[in-house]
Amino acid sequence: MPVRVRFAPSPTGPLHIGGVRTALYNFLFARKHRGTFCIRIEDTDQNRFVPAAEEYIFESLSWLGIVADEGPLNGGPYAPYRQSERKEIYKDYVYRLVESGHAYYAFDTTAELEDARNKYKSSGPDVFQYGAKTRELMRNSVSLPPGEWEKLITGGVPFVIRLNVPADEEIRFNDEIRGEVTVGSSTIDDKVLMKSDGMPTYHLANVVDDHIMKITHVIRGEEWLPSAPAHCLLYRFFGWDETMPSFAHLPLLLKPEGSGKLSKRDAEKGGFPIFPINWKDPESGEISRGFRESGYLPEATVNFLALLGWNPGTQQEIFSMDELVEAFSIGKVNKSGAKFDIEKAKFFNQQYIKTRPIGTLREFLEMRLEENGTPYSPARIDKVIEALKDRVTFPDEFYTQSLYFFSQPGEFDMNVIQKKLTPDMASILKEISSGIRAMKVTSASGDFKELISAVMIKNGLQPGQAMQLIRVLVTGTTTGVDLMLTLEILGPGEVAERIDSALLKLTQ
RNA sequence: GCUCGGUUCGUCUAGGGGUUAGGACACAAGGUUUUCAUCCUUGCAACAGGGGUUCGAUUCCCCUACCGAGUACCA
Repeated sequence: MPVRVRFAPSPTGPLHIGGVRTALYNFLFARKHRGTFCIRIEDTDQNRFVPAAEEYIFESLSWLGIVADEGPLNGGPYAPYRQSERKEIYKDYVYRLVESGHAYYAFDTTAELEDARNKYKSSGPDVFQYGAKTRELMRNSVSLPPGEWEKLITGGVPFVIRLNVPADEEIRFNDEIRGEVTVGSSTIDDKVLMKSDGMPTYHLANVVDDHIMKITHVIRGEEWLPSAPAHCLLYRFFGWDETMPSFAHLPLLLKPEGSGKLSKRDAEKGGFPIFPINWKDPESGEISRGFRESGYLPEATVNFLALLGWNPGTQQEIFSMDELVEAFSIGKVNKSGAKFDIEKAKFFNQQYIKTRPIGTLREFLEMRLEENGTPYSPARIDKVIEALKDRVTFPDEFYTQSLYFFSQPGEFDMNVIQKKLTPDMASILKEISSGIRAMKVTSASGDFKELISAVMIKNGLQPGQAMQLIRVLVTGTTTGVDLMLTLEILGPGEVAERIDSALLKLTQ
C-alpha cells in the first residue's frame, strides 16, 4: 500500500516551530517511502480562525522547502483539503454512528456542563467526565425517553453529538515511536464529535478525513497521544479497523530553561525566534520574529529541526534535505521531549554559510548596502563575502562587519593610536603609504606584506609592529578580516589614501 | 486528582547485560594565523534514586521521585 501522510495544521495563528518540525517529519517520511505528502487545513473552529494564518503556513513551509503533493494550494484527488469545506461529509458519517448506537445526541448547555463539573470538584477527588458513569445523569438521547429527545430536536433545541464510549474495555494500539499503548475505555470521555454549529470536532473530522484520504501513517504531536484511543474507537465503530493508519506521536519541544513546553514567552525572553517567518498579529499589530528574518538560512533551520528529536544513529550531523530523506526513519525518533537550544541553530547556520556558494550570499550584502544608500562596486562584493564567509554566523554580518570596505573609517581605535602612533612611526607609515601608492593596481596580499616588511626592516623594526597600526588607520578597528587580504581588496590607491588621511587627522 | 507518556554530560544525542559510556553544541586551555575569526589538538562533563533478576545492570523488571501531555461544543 502506498504511503500517504498528512500535515494537518489549524489556522489559528502563526505556525509554531514545533508544528514545522511535525510537517518536516511527515515530509521526510513521505519522500523516504516514495509516498504522498498532503496538507489539510483543519479550520473547524470558527471562533479561533485567523484569516492570515493559512497563507502564513504555506509561506513558511515553502521557505523551508517542505512542499505538499496534495493540499489546498495544488488540489488533489481528495479535494477539498479544507475541513470547513467538507462540513457535509462529516455530517453524513456522524449520523451513521448515531444510527448504529455508537454516538448520541446531547442537549446539555454550557451552564449545565459547568454545574456538573463544579459539583464534582467540590464533592471529591474525582473530576467530572462525560462518560458511561455520568451519561445517564445528563440530558441526552441515552438518558431521555425517545419521545422526549426527538421533540427537543424537532423543536430546534441545540445539540451536539457525542461518542458513546463503552464502559469498560481495553483499547490497545501500536505507536511507531512508543510501542504498544494500552488504555482503559473508562478513562476516555464521550467526546463531542459534532458541535452545535454543525461543525465536526477534530476527532471526527480527523478520523473521517484520514480514512477518506487513505492516510497510512498519522505522524503528529504528543499532545494527541491521550486521545488516540478514542480515535481507535472511532475507526472501529466506522468499521475501518482494517485500514486504520499507524500512529507516531512525536515528542514535544521544551523550554530552553526550566520545564514546560516551548512558548512564545520563552522566545521573547531569550531573544530568539520560535516561528519560521515573521508574524504580525492582526489585532495587536505586534510582530513575532521568524527564523527567516532573524538570519537563519532555510537549510540550517531544517537541519536543526530535524535533529531535535531524531537522530540517524550515525555521527553525521550536517544533512541536506536529500540526505535527511535518505536517512530518516520514524523508529529512530526519540521518545522524550527536546529542549530548544538556539546555540545549536547558530552552529548550523554558520556551517551552511561557510559552504554556500558566494552567488547565493551576495544578495544579503547588496540589499543592506542599498538600504543604507552606501555606494559599492559589484566587484568588491564577492571579495568581501569570500573574506567574511568563514567568520560570520548570520548573513547580516556580511554588512555589519564589512562597513570599512565601503567607506573610510570615521573613528579610530584611540587606544592603539595613543600607544603606538609615535612621531617616528608616523613618518615610517608615510614611507609605507607612498610605497603602496606606487604599487600595481592588481597587487596581491603578499605584495603588501613584502613592502611593509621591507620598509620596517629598513628602519630597524620588526614588521609585526606596524600591523595593528595599519589596521586601525585603514579600518578604524583592531579586528576584522586578515589585514593583508583587506589591503588587497581595497587596492593600493585606496589604502595609501586612507593611511595618509588618517595620519593627517591623527597627528595634528 | 486521574489517565497516558517520558528520564544518558549544562544542551542535542549514540549506545546497550561485561564499553576507558561515543559524537556534536556550548565552555576552557594550547597550537596555527605577526591581529581577529577560521582551522587543529586537548580538557571539562552524564546513565534520576531504591529494590529486584543476574556471575555481572546504565541496559531487563518493579517501586519512588521528578518532568511532560491530556483531562473543552480547541486543535
